[in-house]
Amino acid sequence: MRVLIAEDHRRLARALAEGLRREGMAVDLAYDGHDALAHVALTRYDVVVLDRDLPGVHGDEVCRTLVEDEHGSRVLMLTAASTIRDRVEGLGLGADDYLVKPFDFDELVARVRALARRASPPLPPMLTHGDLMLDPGRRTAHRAERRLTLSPKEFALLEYLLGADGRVVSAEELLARVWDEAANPFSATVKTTIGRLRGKLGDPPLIETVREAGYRI
Amino acid sequence: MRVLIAEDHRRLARALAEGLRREGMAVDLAYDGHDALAHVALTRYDVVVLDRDLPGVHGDEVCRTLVEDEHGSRVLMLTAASTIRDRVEGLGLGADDYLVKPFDFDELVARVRALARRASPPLPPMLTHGDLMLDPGRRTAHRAERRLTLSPKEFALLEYLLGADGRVVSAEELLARVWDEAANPFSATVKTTIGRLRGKLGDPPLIETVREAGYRI
DNA sequence: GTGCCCGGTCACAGCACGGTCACGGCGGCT
DNA sequence: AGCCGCCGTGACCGTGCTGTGACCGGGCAC
Repeated sequence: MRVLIAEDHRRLARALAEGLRREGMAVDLAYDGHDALAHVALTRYDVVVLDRDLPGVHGDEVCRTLVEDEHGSRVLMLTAASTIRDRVEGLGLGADDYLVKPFDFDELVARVRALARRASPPLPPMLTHGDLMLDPGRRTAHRAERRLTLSPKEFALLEYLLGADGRVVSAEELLARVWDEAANPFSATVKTTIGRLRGKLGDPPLIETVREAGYRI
Repeated sequence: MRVLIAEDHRRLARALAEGLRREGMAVDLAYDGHDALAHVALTRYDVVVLDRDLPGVHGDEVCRTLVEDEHGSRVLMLTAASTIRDRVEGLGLGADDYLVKPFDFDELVARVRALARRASPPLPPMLTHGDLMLDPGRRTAHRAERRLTLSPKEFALLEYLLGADGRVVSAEELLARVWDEAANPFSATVKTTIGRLRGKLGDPPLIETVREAGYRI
């Protein structure tokens, strides 16, 4: 179970991390809003424990990003204030639970566990190759931090190639699996799509062609 | 990637089909058990999304048929009930995954993709001889950690020689198996290709020639 | 020694394979 | 309706593989 703690009070953050780790969770730390966003862009967390008063980017903003980008993480908001209004606002932003400082550590653990249980079932793992990263669940692809906008066919093709993990994949196999049996085997469909994909992937080239045999990543 | 959706609620079925098609998959529909069986008898699907409560022939029955007849399809069961017992029963029938209604559409897509990926063909084994290593799946060849770039014919020839495993292979046999029947038996094709291959393999020599008989590795 | 035969080497030319491009249809979105 | 983006299609082009024949060299038999 992966947890991110976004909290600028380092002593508190480290104490929480330590405690959650002893509970068997994998914990990452972020000390400000930018850091938090950077973390969630790279890793999928089951639960994000999010201090609302976060320097850099405000906790509300981080929360909105998490919800809008459909990261699938559950958010547990921490706040110093305790008014009903805060509570309502927090939940309105899409947070899944709310905890007011000071809180009891055991309660935090219990709530994180509860959220994790509710967390969406594990999405298929990321596919990566070098500086290329592809998230089949969210249908996003990045090359060296740069976001790629791929069409559905391009994405499916790249996903299949990545899944083949270096094996050479013939044009027939691609036609059968990325397209379907009805596809015209004599047309230039595959090579055109490969060409377009290569263009979007940029340099250095990732997809190599093996003459007479097919393509390989 | 071919997917069959067997689901009697037509609106839901069509919505799913539409969504999966936008993900680049080829989708067929079946609205009852008989229909589902007729489809799988005609076409090989990578994944079958199967409602358990199917009119005509029950989903369990369809699932059993799929598994017993070894269609090679992965089955994703849909069900209205949510007890652990249902889950166990479904998986016990040979379903590969299980989803409880109501479900999140993205999750369905993610799971269908995950299942389809598990259906990729297995890798053929490596061929090695001394410090020479050849990977038919990746179409790569190495000599003592040094990567060789072989042309298709050279690769096929080396692959055949390696597969013969020390046996002496005549030029006629090579012509018949690496080339085809139409190849001209009086031309210098084989010896030229052998020569080029030897050049790329480097020292010490690996391919020896047996006078009047052929070549051996 | 000499001639013959088998296999290696080389340069060359044809061509098949893969890359690129422009076009057009289709479907979605505003 | 009109625009836009995705995607299949066919034409064209460059490149490097590959078949081919000529030539060479060495070993063996006589």
